[in-house]
Amino acid sequence: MGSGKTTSFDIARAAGVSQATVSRALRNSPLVNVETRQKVKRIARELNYRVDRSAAGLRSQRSNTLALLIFEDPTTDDSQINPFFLSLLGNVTRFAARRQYDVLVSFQQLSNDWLHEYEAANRADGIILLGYGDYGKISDKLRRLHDDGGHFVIWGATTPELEGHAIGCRNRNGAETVTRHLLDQGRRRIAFIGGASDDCPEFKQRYEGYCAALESAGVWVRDTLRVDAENQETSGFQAMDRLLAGGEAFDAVVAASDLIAIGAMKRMRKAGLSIPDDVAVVGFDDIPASSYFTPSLTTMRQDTRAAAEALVDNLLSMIGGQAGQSQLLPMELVVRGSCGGREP
Amino acid sequence: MGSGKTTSFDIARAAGVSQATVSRALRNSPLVNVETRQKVKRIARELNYRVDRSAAGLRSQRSNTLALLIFEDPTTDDSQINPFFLSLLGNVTRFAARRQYDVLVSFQQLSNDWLHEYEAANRADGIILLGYGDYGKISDKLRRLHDDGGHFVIWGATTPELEGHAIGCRNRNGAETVTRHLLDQGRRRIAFIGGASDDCPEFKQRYEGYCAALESAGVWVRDTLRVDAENQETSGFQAMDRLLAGGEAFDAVVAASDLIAIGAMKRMRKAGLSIPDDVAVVGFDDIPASSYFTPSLTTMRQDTRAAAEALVDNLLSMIGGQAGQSQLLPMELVVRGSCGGREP
DNA sequence: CAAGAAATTGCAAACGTATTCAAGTCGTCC
DNA sequence: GGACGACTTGAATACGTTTGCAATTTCTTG
Repeated sequence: MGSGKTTSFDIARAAGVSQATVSRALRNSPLVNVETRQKVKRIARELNYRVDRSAAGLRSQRSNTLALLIFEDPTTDDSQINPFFLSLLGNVTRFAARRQYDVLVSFQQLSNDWLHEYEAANRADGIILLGYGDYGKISDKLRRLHDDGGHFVIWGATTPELEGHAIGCRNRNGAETVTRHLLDQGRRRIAFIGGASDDCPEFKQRYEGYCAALESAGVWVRDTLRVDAENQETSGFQAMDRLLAGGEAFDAVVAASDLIAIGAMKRMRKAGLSIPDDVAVVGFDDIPASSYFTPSLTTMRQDTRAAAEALVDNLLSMIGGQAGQSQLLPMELVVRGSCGGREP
Repeated sequence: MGSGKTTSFDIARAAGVSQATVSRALRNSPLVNVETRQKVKRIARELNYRVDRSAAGLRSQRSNTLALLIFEDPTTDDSQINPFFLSLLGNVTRFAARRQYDVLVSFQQLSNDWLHEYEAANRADGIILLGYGDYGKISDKLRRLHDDGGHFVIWGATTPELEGHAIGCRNRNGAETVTRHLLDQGRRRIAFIGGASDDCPEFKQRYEGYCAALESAGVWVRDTLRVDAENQETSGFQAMDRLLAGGEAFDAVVAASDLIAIGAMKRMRKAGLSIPDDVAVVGFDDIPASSYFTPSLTTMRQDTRAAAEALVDNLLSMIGGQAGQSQLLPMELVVRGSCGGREP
């Protein structure tokens, strides 16, 4: 065809209107007459015209793009991405697309200066942060981001300073539910694997829910039945190692995540323990592997569709100038083989 | 701070040079003196300045962004994304980042007009297409994309018309390897689950490799031991259903993908068959679930790191004006429990 | 029928950068 | 000492859109 790409001027010429009218018509502006609007659109379609996003972005100072930043633990083998985040990624992308937003994906280290990398560079209108806990280390960055008028939401526990920016699950509540489920099966010596420190607020909240359930059932919380672990399979394996070495008897395990649970189960299998007969096990997240593992893992599912929708909606309304609103989503108990129970 | 965002003019004023020099300095142009270059960079850092991507993109007509389009089978439950693609996604993102490119992710239906949506709109400099086979349906679009000078690479089998644009695995070769592995264990009545039609070139090639291995071992290829299936767990389940109903005896199964293999194994477990004692099973892809399933699945691994690197490199060199070069990557046999064998 | 409101259009000015072209400085070589 | 080349810089322009403002037409209403 001719020289150069088709621009809105070409459409304007073909339609016999001004370029300004073309721009307005394509954006469905009520300022332009319905008939001209349709005519312009038809011609644009015939000429296979697309609005140049760079030009539009430059003029309007918005990119119609969201940045999805996934924080990886640098210690993790980088070929393994947290499957829960991947599920979230898929749904975020879908919901954003439905709102006419593109999604830019990037894996980050906590140390990088993603703030300016993205929003200041006009690469994205807002940022979604995915990471397991530990926002403490970057809270100063987040505060700066907030003060600079940056738009962002995080997946995780709501802390006072993140009010309006956080979307998460009722971790405490979910942990209570699943622990009570174990108690209902008659288990009494229930161990907890996962950090109770501030490092990971989710894990801490889950531990609190676990404690609450035990206490309200009149069962002692024993420190000897608590082992720390990070959100990795190997970490769960090692944690179970230490738990077994401790010598304290237990008949159930609440793992702070499915990955940890799977690691712990592998260690128990090695020790000749039968699941769920000797020990019942439950986890959190309902990652795909949980249903494939044998025995299949009972877990508290986080609804990644609802989560993604809440993240995107909240971010877009902040971009739109409104105040953000933190949200806590319910968790759902998924009963499978590892707890030896039936749907309550 | 002051009014408006910092631009290259602000840096220029602070550094006592012209805006043009700032632009050049930040891009490491050899045209500008080393000292001025460093001075400009220092000041830019101090002022937290970032190049506006929209403006840069508009002027240079390149977005420094790659679009990663994942084609989903619309019939699939949309919460389940092919885990193999997700693994590819992670690695593509990493390699692109290393080359200073952003990655835009989008899930697409084959029907959409992603061609102009992305490259003509200057949203991306090139497109990576991820889909299991069946590029036949969109080959006309791809041809148009090619003729228009569009830059794209696809993951999948190389066909003559896609020469230079396709990156894939030696499927035929891999299938031969894994089938020979089963033969070496003494299995003789080996079934194949997966389409042999043109719909999915990968599956077809795997079937051909399977046949080749059988023939060179002097074993008959029986049509009664071949069942079609799509790349989903449920489809594998149903396929095994039909295979069992067929009544033809078999002592091993080559599944065209891990998802299919898992579905088939579930069906066999339901039928009381023992794996690998009664039937040995192998798959393709090495998705995460394969190592968690019991028995763990023997599979031909596709190296997603190498694949991602090849995709990105090839695409970038095409964007750079060079001709694309198709590439076939080797597959790796991962021996686990489901085949009853040991590492050869 | 006049006058003001409403609807529709066009003009022209940004948006912030990359890059062409010309110009300036300085050193070198015949 | 003049000319030529290498090296650095700056002025000016174009990239393709969105949008404030003014201009024009059409409609409404007293």
